[in-house]
Amino acid sequence: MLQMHGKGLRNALLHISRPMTKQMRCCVTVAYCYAAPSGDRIPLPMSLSSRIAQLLKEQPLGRTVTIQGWIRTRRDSKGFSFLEVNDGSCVANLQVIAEESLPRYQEEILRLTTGCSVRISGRLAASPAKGQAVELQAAEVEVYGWADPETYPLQKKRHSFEFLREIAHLRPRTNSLGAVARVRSALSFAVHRFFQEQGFQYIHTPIITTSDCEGAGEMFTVTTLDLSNVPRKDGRPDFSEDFFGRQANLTVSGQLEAEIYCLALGNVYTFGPTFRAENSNTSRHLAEFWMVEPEMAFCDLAQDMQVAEAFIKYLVRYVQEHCPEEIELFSNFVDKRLKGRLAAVLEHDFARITYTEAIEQLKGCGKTFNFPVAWGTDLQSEHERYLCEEVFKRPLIVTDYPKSIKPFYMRVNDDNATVAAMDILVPGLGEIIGGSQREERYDKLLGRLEEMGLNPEDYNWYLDLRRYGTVPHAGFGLGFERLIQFVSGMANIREVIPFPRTPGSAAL
RNA sequence: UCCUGGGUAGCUCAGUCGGUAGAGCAGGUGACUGUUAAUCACCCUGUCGGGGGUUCGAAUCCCUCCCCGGGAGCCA
Repeated sequence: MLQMHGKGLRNALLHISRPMTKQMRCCVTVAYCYAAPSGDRIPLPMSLSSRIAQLLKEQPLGRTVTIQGWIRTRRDSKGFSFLEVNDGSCVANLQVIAEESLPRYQEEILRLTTGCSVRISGRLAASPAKGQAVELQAAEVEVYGWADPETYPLQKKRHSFEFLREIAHLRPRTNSLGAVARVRSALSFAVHRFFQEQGFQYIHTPIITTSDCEGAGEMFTVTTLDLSNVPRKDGRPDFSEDFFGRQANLTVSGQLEAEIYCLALGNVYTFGPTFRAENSNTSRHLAEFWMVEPEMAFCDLAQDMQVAEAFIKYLVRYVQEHCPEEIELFSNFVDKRLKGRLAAVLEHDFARITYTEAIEQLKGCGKTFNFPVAWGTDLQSEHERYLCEEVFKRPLIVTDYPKSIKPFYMRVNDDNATVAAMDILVPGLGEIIGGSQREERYDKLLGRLEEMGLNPEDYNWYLDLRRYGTVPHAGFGLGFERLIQFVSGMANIREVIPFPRTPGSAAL
């Protein structure tokens, strides 16, 4: 299951184009090599052993294979032991039968515990017992590393996610966090595949930036100034002495920079980390998170919404097709209603409602909310949940918000009161996508900057895009971790990113 | 940051009216067994989040700080 592209593929090709060493030939012939029938996969030197995912899928009975991985559990029987090995390639373990006649059975195999790393060779056979179709009859067991059961934190029982969070360096060895990692990887690839199939260009927008995507929250400053002796001017830090000669920050969004390339290449997208220094302590906020931001030229809000809906459906379908075991695991242990919810996303069109209609509906529904409902104020979480989960019961797109509560770059509608904005809400999570048609009219944009008290000088380059060859364009931002939460059912966003960064917490 | 609920064995938790701490799992030993969250018996395990206070006596009551969950705000 080696799907390679980009740099990895290039390296592999470099490898192969050189004369094969004796060792490499040995690897390729010794290993049970699942060479792709399609011929587009290249055997790599490290395919010395089989991946368990592939063995369970192809079940090459009678063949001698080698696996490498970590012991999940050992059960002893009369004259032999059952070892369950997981190598991270899939949810399932491979059951190994280790007879007592094996060398070092007493001294080593009977000492194997959860977490030990091993290399095992043997013959793959049909399993006589229930619970698994195939098993490995070990001929050779080599222990790479022990895991003292007195101190190894992971046990062969379920742990709380809160506990696992404290051992970020070990938690990917669990079923659920390993599954999340594979789903995250699959979805990352699917994001690129969706856009590449549609002819979008992938743009690397800067992580260190000097522009502020207004309205996207507090920023982290990037500095090499001596913090114990900050140079000051008029009482404030003098960033002219800093590394970049001016204040620089970690990006909160790649959108503004993406617009530059959108207005040159047509359809583009960014996919990278973003940083927000907000003191947000919730199950769906991170200080460092990944965002997907397509930006499309010659595109209005209606088309923007069509792309966003197609995108979400594509990703849901992709994960259903490519990670069925992971989805099964999440359905059984994380969220019982997950599979039904994902199926429902594909079955129905997303619901659509304008902000003004939403306000009317909320006012007339007879329900009392903690926060008052009034045109001109932002929809509160409870309002969004009510509309999405109780009224429509499916993903909901809310459009045309009052311009007073939205950033300067959103296109003002003809009513001069609302902007061409849209938020996509999903049940259980809330906002997963926020997007808009951008203001492409120079005068209107300038007016909006001034109206909001921003200095047009700071946005000169952004205004240039409207001065010269402006075109209607639109885009949106998708919170990648929220997407993973949505397709996995994981309740807390800290579980869907390998190393979560939140206020007061940045382990590793 | 605000509201709210928590912090007790390696993990998940119970702990009555304030009287000096317990269960399941994990771990150890043994038995049994094509087992699969194996089973059975026995054994081991504690700074009761930190600090301070009230009291003859505090896991328990009070103050304070730290950390975690849920909800809210901000947003993706």
